This record gives sequence, C-alpha cells and structure tokens, in this order.
Amino acid sequence: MEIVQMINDAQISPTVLGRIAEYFKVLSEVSRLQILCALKSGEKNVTDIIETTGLGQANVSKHLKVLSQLGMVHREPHGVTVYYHIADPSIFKICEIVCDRLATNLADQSQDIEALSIFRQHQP
Amino acid sequence: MEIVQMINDAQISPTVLGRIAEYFKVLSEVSRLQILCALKSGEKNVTDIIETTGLGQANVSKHLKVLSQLGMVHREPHGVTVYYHIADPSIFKICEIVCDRLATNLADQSQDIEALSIFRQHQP
DNA sequence: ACATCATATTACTATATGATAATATATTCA
DNA sequence: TGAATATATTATCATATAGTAATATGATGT
Repeated sequence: MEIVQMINDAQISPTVLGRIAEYFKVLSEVSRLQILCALKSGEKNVTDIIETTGLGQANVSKHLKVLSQLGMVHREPHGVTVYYHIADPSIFKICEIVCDRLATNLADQSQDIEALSIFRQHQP
Repeated sequence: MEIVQMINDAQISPTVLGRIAEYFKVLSEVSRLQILCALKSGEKNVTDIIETTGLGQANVSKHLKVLSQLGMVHREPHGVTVYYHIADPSIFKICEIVCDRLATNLADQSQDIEALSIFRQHQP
C-alpha cells in the first residue's frame, strides 16, 4: 500500500460510522420510505398514514417510533390523534441523489425511471 | 385527509422503493462503510482493504461482492490480486449530507463531530 | 507439476428485525 | 361512568444477514 494512501486512511471511529450506518438503516426499509413519501406532501396523522401506505397499524406505529427517535419525523399529539411531519428535509435531497444514480444505472427500465422523478419535487 | 394531499400522494411502485431501500441497505453496515472509507483515498487490493479495516478476509470478500453488484465499487483483477475502487462518488456526497445532519443533532459530542468532517474531503 | 499466495465461496451460527395479532393506554363524547 | 376511537406496546414467528472457519479456485514462480 502506498504511503500517501496510508496517511489519508485516517480511521473514523466505529461510533461515528455506527451513527451514519444507523441513519442509512432507517432509510433501508420499503415501509419506512413509504411513510416518508406519505408525509412528503405535508403533515398527516397515523390513520391517514395507514390509509395512504396500506401498512398495518402496529407496523406503522413501530416505524414511526423509529423515524421519530432518529429525528427524521416530528411527533405532535392533538388530543387523541397524533400528527407527524418530516423533521429532516435533507432526506429527500439524499433520495434525489440516489435516484439520479439509479436512473443512470437502470437506464433500461424506462417506466421505473419515470417514477423516480417524484423525489425531485422539493418541499416548499 | 385533505384532498390536496391525496392528489400529491401518488404512490411510488414498491419496485422502485425497493431499489432505493436496497441502496441504503448497502450503506447501513459499519463494515461496508469502513471499506468505502478505505477506498476513498484511491484504489486498493483486497489485502490492503483487510489491513486497513481490520476485518476478516471472508467478510471483506463478501462485502466487496455486495458493493460491486450494486455498482458502488469497481472490480479490476490484475493477475492474482484484485483491485477495487469507488465507482460511485455520489456516495460521499450522500454521506456528507448525513454528516451535516448528524453534526447538527449531535451538537453535544464535540469530538465525534470533528471526526465527521472526513467525509467533506471530496474525491479529486 | 508443485508450492505459494490472493481471493472467492460455502456452511454454519448467532443476532436483529419486520410483520402481525392481541392487548394496553389514553382521549373524547354521550 | 362507559362506549368508542386513535395510537402504542407486547409477544411471537419468520426471515435475513453479519461474521467466521474451512475449503475451493486460480494465478505466479521455481
């Protein structure tokens, strides 16, 4: 291995990499991405999220807890119903970059690429 | 649910969301992030990656296969040794965004934030 | 051809977690 | 207070996968 590389290969602490990995892990489940997409157009309560995504109630509740704990969505109870909204819009910037990349890779499957453009409609 | 929201809630096909989730899943393991970091300074062979990361040989080999199949790294055999390099530099742009976000969230733990800045050194 | 070295694959175990049903909690209203 | 509704939690099962040891493949040099 070249010396220049060894100097550049300053180790990042496993703690920090763990945080980054944790962040990506939250985004690595279809159900959670569905929930985030459902919230993209604005605040929704749990029932609306269940309806929009078609996921089970307990499942949605559990995923919302994960998203909430990681600071991706914000929880706001109003009486008996609980409203959630996106707390971290940078999520969509990240998805946009990924989609650009995937669009390049998947240049064959044209209808899928069309669908990817949804992430390019930015939050207000 | 408001009508405006329902119109905006155009469903993305599970196939597409699956692709995005798959991409994030690959980035959601500390070991794979370690490998990507090791390759950030330039091309390396498997032995170098093992040495830099401290991971086991079989483990590195398996992770490299995953990274390779998703198009994140590029495989280049030279005789008996195999060199890998980052094929998708947008990975680091994504990590940069995540780190910015984490730095904001983790404003307390100052030494960890310092370490996060490594992702801000762009590829040439 | 054989020994050696680099990488890949296989088999296996342990762990994590997604989905779901059942139950609990908490608010609202009659 | 009690019924109805919204959300959260718990227990359970099934599946996926990270790590590792052992083995296989494949190239190089003698």
